[in-house]
Amino acid sequence: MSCGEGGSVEKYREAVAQWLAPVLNMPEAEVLALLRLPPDSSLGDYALPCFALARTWRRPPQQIAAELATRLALRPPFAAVVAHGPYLNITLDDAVLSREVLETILAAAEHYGEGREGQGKKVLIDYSSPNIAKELAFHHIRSTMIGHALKQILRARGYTVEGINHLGDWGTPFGLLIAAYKRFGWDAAAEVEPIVQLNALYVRATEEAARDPAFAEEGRRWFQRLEAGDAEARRCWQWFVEVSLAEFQKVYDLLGVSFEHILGESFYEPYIAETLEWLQAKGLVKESDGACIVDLSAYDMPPFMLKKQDGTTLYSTRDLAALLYRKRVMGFDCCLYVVDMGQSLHFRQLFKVLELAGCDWVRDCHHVPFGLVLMKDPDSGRWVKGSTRKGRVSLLKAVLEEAIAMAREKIAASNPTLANPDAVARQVGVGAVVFNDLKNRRIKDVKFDKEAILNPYGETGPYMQYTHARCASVLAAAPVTPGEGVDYALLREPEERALVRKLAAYPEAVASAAREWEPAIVAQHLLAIAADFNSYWTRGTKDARVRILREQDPATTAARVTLTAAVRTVLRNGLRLLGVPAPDEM
RNA sequence: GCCCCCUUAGCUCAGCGGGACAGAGCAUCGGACUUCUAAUCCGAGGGUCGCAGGUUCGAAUCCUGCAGGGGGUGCCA
Repeated sequence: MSCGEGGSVEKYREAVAQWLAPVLNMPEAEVLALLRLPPDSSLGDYALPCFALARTWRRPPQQIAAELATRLALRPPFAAVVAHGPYLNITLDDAVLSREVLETILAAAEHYGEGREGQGKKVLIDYSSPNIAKELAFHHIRSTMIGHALKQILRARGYTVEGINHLGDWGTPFGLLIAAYKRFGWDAAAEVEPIVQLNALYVRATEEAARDPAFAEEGRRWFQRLEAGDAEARRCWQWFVEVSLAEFQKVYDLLGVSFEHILGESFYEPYIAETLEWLQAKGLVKESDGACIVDLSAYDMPPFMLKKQDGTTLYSTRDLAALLYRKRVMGFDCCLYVVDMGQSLHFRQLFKVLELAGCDWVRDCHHVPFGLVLMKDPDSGRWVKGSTRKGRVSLLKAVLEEAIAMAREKIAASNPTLANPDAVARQVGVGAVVFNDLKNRRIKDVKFDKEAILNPYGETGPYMQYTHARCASVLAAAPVTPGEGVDYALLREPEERALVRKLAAYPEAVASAAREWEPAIVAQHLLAIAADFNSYWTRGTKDARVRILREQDPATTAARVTLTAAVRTVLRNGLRLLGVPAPDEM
């Protein structure tokens, strides 16, 4: 079942054009192109700006709008046509629209918002992709959740999507790590989690390499041995991978994120040789200062490195092999890389190399960049990129735990009788961190502000969840089943009219998010729905006539309960796409 | 030096297939809980949409230049 593509208000656009065309003496297509959305739904559902007409009609646009308003004979599904300055505003009949929208949502339920424009198309998304031997830092939330949300959003629009966690598990750093392990050993008796110890060893290895060239050389040799398949090196490395993956999995479980493929860079190691030969055969490989490169100077880009002087490969080489593997073995119609914008040059180079190699399919590969998480540098007071070495990072797990603790405290204070406070606290805490990351356009840098992340008030995850729980709570107390014997004409309050229209526009918001690879479009749309619903709900506490549940007015109650059910469905569906849990109580 | 991204209220942002008075949240101040969860809502103050040009009947939105900030820029990933 696939529902709501285009949206209900959209559906009537053509009817508007048909209606206006004869009066304007213009072809329908042209009228359609002129139609706009009024800034506020209280003004109308469609607007015809009359500026363009003013030129040909040689009259002020205000006059044209006024005249059109009198010349148009009202007919269903239109309820009003009025001139508003230079605009002609057209309003749909509330009963017709509300019925259409709410019945669609009720019938589609968890499928509302889905579409089929992606049917038959396979998308691969590379996301999360942390480096092993280090704990997940806060900034890993970005690729992980943006990628996860895009996966859900694209699936909702009919695409077949597979997520790939492209672990950074290969390269010189792991040679250094082995060297450090051999030199400094391991304290098996220590009461410290293996990942923490591994992380410490990693930091020590990097420091040592910077200080001592001999140690750096030792590390490079270990990586050479690793790449050559040396058993001892391999054994160490394998253990690093296991420790890291076990740790990552804990965080992924907390976030509700999973992958169809977890394949590290190491996985493509066996394909490196053939990839290089293939590029060689294309005549693209050049030797330069003892290294292997693809010269991209003709395209104003630095060379693409394939092999270092010491003969070992780089992440660029492995990315190349990985993409070829993805195309050849996994297959895709579109391959997305959800990676921070600091790597845009790398991807431009990567795609250019494949283009030069004659791979026309590379135009289906896209870097989906996002802004960096900036940390406040205590010395300069400036916002700069985080750095493990300088201790300028927060661990993702720690932030999540703090958020959960915040939620737990809030529950204890506000809702002490809640049945399963710990489970809900986990949902709310995680939701707070996730929504905070997805609510703004991904390209914006994120200034790490723990106060903002943990704040449960305002435009936040808890706000969205709270609104959802409010809907659930009203529905639990409702004496009627949503959608049964409803007189849709009773939904006349301004908030009701606005909500119906925003609910109607939800599928289009999901479709836009899928087109632009931008989860924030969904988040912002949900935020607007929640704001309207909360205003509506609160007005009901002051004015009994606006209450959703009215014992003395079953007909109005039935209509409002139906609207509430639809709001809840859309909030729940949207939050699910974003990876934000939606508890019924909190 | 060169390349990419960002610049809208004190702070964080939305709005950007041009169009109706530039909207939220946080913070500040003032209000609303015997009634469907106040993690809510209502109100107030606060903005020459970085600057300068250009296109247009009309520009926060499109184009050019400049400035500030962030990032990248051949052997890290």
